[in-house]
Amino acid sequence: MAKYAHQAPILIAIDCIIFGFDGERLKLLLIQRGIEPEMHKWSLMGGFVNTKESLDEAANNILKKLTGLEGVYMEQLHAFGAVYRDPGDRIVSIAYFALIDIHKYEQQLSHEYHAEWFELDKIPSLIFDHNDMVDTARKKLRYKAALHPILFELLPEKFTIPQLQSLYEGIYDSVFDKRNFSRKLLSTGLLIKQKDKDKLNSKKGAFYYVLDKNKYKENFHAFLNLIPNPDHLQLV
Amino acid sequence: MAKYAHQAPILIAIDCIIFGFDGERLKLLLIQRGIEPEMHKWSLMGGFVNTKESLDEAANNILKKLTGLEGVYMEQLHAFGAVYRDPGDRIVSIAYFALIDIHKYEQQLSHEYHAEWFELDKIPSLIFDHNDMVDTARKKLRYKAALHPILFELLPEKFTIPQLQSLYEGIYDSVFDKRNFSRKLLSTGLLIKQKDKDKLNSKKGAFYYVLDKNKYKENFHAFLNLIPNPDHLQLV
DNA sequence: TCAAAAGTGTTCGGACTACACCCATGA
DNA sequence: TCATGGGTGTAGTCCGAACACTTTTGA
Repeated sequence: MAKYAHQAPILIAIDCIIFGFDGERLKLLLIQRGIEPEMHKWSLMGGFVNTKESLDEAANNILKKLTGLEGVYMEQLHAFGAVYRDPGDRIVSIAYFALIDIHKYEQQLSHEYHAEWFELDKIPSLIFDHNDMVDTARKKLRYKAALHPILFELLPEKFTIPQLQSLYEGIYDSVFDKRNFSRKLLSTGLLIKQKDKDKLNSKKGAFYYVLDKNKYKENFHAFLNLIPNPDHLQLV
Repeated sequence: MAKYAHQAPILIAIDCIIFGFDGERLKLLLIQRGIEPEMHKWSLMGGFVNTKESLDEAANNILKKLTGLEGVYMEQLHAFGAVYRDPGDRIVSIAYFALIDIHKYEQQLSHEYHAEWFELDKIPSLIFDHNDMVDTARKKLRYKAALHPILFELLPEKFTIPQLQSLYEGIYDSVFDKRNFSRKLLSTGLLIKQKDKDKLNSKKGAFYYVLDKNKYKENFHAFLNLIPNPDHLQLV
């Protein structure tokens, strides 16, 4: 701390907006704070950045502590730095959002942190500016998912097209034509049809698909037009 | 610093990637560092975040110190937090990028900071991870400008369509058909034709246009298709 | 009069949307 | 057999891309 010693230190925290999809609805993982201030109030999972870890490492460590998961999709969202966002100290928080397969998440950890999954329209009032963070993350997810095949990160290995469609419909709070939807998705060439069917949601059963991971990596940044009339949706 | 006193402090800096357009080429404003470490080396304009200002305020103040400009387009880019990005102390830097009308920028300030405008393909080696920051900002600009009419922020009040086209062509390092380009831009309804012409670049002269600011604000988030074949360009 | 840049229209193909019926199955 | 959700094809429209000639005027 030699050279810039006259600078007042500001603490740096990470907060994680963790999305999961249970096959029907998009959900958010929240915890009940175990420490003061704001003990017992709902909050995003977060923590401080250790001097010896980068921001990305810190975010991954925090996610792992809560979910047990590594190597999941995670992206830096925004740095939140209003002066009084934390009424106690001056803390800048770098928010990350993660998309996880809800089934891989380790249940037992949730008890330790008093974690629960919330549907997006039933999110309680959160501490500090965490509701703002969640809103920002939702907008970013809507925006990005309209252009890039990012939502596969939320799905299990095998999934059906009707599942995929209900995920998109939930995120955009709209209803899409299923013929157009499946044609569009299949035309990306990212999906590989399986021989077996999911029979939980219908008598006829829906074919499973898996992601073609090579094409997925190649095409991830291509602009797709996954959503009809994106202009008309409130994306930002 | 009462409640989280056990946390090691990390300093927070801001760095600004400042883009300007001189009518022909997109440029970047860099300064020559006046302080150690890395004295005299080229660098982005930056500074520390004061305890009493938000990140956005800090970024605006830094921009103003160098350019004299207020109220310009500025957006948070990314928080850079590798452990050894600054070989001295542990400093996390929040990068912002700004788009300014190069003509409004106050020349005299540049002397104070030894600032200079650099063409994008002639950027020198910068301190720390500043070259990474510039690359990230360029990609973000390409990405965003393909979908939103953001580049008007770089133009003076009155501009011509050929100027606009050369700006786009510079950013995407491509050549666009001028018939399609002007039709597309005019179809946004954002441009208001003036009666006078710019005669600096041609004998015939090109009509000036101004931005319809109301429509611009309304339509800013609409998805436009400003660039032909965005898939084929390296946008991310 | 010539060189240099501005301005403008049409045709074609591909992509998106709207729309309705049959299929498979478990109850 | 019937109710439920899965799966598929087509026609029309719109949008974007390709493409070439005329206009203006200063030198």
